[in-house]
Amino acid sequence: MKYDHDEIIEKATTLFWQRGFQAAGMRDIQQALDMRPGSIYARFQSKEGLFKLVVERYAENSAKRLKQVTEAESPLNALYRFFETALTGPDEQRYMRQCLLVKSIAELDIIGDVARKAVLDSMQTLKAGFSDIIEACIENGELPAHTPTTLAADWLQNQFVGLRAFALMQDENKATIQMIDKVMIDLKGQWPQKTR
Amino acid sequence: MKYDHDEIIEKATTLFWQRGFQAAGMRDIQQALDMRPGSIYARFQSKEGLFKLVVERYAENSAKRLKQVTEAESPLNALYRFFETALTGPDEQRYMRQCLLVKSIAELDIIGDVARKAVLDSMQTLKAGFSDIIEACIENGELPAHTPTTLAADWLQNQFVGLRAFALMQDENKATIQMIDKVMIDLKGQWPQKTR
DNA sequence: GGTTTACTTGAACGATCGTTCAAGCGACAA
DNA sequence: TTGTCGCTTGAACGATCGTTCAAGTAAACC
Repeated sequence: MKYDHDEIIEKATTLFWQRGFQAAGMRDIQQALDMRPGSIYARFQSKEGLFKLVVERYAENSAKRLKQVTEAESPLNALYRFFETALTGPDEQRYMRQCLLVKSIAELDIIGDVARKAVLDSMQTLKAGFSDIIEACIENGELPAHTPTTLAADWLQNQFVGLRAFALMQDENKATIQMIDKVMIDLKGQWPQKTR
Repeated sequence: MKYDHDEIIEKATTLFWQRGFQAAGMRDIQQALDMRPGSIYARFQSKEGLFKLVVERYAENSAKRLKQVTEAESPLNALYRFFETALTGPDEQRYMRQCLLVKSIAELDIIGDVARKAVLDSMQTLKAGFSDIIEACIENGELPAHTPTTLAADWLQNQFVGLRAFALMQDENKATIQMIDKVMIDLKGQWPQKTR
């Protein structure tokens, strides 16, 4: 084993994150990983197989970070900081503002059945993470008890998705910060009735 | 001129909307337009040139629809219906739930300089449209006068972007409708201070 | 020591990509 | 009638795509 497994996944993650599944060619991958095609295929079977592992690892890490938010002293403040760090990184890491999963959703038709399932499952995982955060905030008295948990979780994930596309287009962080502030206000605000 | 110009753009729009710029191959385009490569290149110079026209036409139409919202008797209600129709179309038109422009943002690095400019300019146009709607709502007394117009316009566009990605993943419209309801609530809600 | 197994190499494959080009078409101007 | 121009055709180009494969290496197991 010449190449470390974790390192490979990490480098592949960076590439897919920057370029997307389709645009990241096998020759880009070969260069980024410093591996020859045979090695890659012997380990991962296909480009899609590698991508699947990348997505799963990415989702794991994201879930871990969301879990840290729920376990913070103030989950609500931790949530704010989570948004902030995810959306306002330095310019050379601009690609990170876009969520790898969200980016992949735009390519769902192309990436193949196996990877598609991995992406959609990961989205579910993240949604569960957001749901846990809401509950933690309620338990901590930072959100009203009557907050509709699953609805708010959907909404929160939705805000996250929108903001990542928004932040990608912004040149300065001020506008993004204001959007995050608005999210925190609305999170404590009213919610629509379940039946209409 | 064997082929009608508007018809070509229309068919090309459908294809790019469904598949994206990258995934829509020239041979797909040739089939969708029932044209041979030479004809396409004689008219549009390149795949990117065709895409640019598609984006501009799409932005025009979108701007028109936003203008209709501002001119409605109740801009706020019209805004609601705009969201609703854009996000909850029938399943065979599911691809339309995703905004062509938003979809293209994910491909910004790939689509070339000319088309990139067209996409970004179009986003600005749409933002201006949302801004006009906010102002119309204020004038009509449907939103408080102190609503920060440009901030709210950014926010509204942002909600639209997030919702289009959200609606794309939903199997039934109920969840989407609830999200739109939440948008309408938050639109009338508090806004963050401009300076912090 | 011999065999197996997982990994690595790099040339090469067939398919597909966006694009070009010689040739021809019909409409309009001189 | 001749020339020009925009549009059309379809074969073909070179580049790039994801993938395969014969051959080789090194550690692990019997």
